[in-house]
Amino acid sequence: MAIGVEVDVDRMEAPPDVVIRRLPLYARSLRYLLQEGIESVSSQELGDRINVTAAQIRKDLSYFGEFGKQGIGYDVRKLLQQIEDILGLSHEWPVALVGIGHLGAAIARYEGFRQQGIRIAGLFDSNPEKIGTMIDDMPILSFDDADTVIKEQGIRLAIIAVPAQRAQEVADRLVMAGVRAILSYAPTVLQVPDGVWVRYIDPVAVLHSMTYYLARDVSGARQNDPET
Amino acid sequence: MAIGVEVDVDRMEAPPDVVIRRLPLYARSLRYLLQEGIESVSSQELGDRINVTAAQIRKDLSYFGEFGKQGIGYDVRKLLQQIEDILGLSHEWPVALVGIGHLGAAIARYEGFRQQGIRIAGLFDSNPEKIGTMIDDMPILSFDDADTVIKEQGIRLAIIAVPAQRAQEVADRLVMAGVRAILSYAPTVLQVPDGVWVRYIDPVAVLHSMTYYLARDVSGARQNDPET
DNA sequence: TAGATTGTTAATCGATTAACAATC
DNA sequence: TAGATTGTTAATCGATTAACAATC
Repeated sequence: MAIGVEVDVDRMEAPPDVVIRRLPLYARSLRYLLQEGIESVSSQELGDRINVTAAQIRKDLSYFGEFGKQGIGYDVRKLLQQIEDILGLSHEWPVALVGIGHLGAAIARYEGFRQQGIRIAGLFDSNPEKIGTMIDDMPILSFDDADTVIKEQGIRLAIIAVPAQRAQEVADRLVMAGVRAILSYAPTVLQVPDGVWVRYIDPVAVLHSMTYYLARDVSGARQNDPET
Repeated sequence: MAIGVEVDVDRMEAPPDVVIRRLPLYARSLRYLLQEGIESVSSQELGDRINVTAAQIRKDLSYFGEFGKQGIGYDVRKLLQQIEDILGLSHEWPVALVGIGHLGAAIARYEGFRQQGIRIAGLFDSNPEKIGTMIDDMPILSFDDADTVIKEQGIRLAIIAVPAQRAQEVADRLVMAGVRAILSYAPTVLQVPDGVWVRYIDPVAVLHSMTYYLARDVSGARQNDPET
């Protein structure tokens, strides 16, 4: 160890994924606070709203910097801005949506995406009867054209709402085209190469995990965890 | 400590919630195996399919008993049956669905519920123009009647697909009527009394947690965790 | 029998919480 | 100033993994 030379790299530890998954919840709660005209909030107050401890919020934020003022708390507007920056929400993300059945159509029409930095940039299906028809003002395109559209628009995010048995094949083609993150509504675990993120929306599994407790009438701690 | 008296209660530890949330994934994978005609599986093979380690599967199952045979693995049919029993899926669960917009209607039509022990027992909305109309063969009822229907049918599970600003009020009334577990699609954290389970389906939050990595081009470990 | 795989224990790893000096 | 609340450290808690004796 070289004397007098402080090489304490102080390697900035990467935030755990569980922290990254909480940030959007913080951001959303801050948006609601702002709508209510509340401009300042303590970690305690924020935590009470989303059932998270104050310590956890402070610890989570500490991975990214110092955002509050002792004795005061956080400036809601500023903290929201900073979390959105961290999450990459300072610009819009174009998303490919594959599978325009009942669910896919509902997703396409959902207002909540556009407002939050997610822009549905293309609807794709393989059913010839659907191709060419419109959902609101967006045409349903052939999934065969997805590759081209994804490349042209530099799309890196996709939502899959196809039946389970088609999901893997769809994922493979999306990844080939350049997609690097997939939100899948299909009830099957996808196999993807390193460097591709996959997350799942799985209402049946969630319901089944609650029937476990209902069947036993168990009351417990993790009953209202915003992360689940 | 009384000598010679072994009061080692060996208190059966309650399985952690994270384990309960994995059981439905195991069950589903076993169903697929069965469809493929595979009758026997090792923890390793099962784990490979759903990106979970073999050790974790064995450890998880050990909370509930011994289901395998050394040197052989698990009987797919038997293990599935046992996990379904554990999850309370040996009978159907009637579910109240509140909020029949685009999303609610898609949920109502989803075939995957019925097949998996979830029976949509009532559709509720507050919009007079919708009340009385049909989704497939089910009438949309007034949310004012939810209390009666829930009590009459002994419904303890509900799905909320209403706008965020109405979700808390809907949850309050459902809980009053007897609901003890809620799956909420509304982008807001619900406050419920002890003894009530709440879980969330939150595609915007999930997408936002992935844009974090896309914005950085980070490749990492937790990229394809079936639990997320 | 030899090979495979379980169930379980102990070790490791990681996340949450508690506590408090710093400071607004 | 006194009171409040942050950011951070250390302690605690909990979950995952590795390893292996038991045994099919």
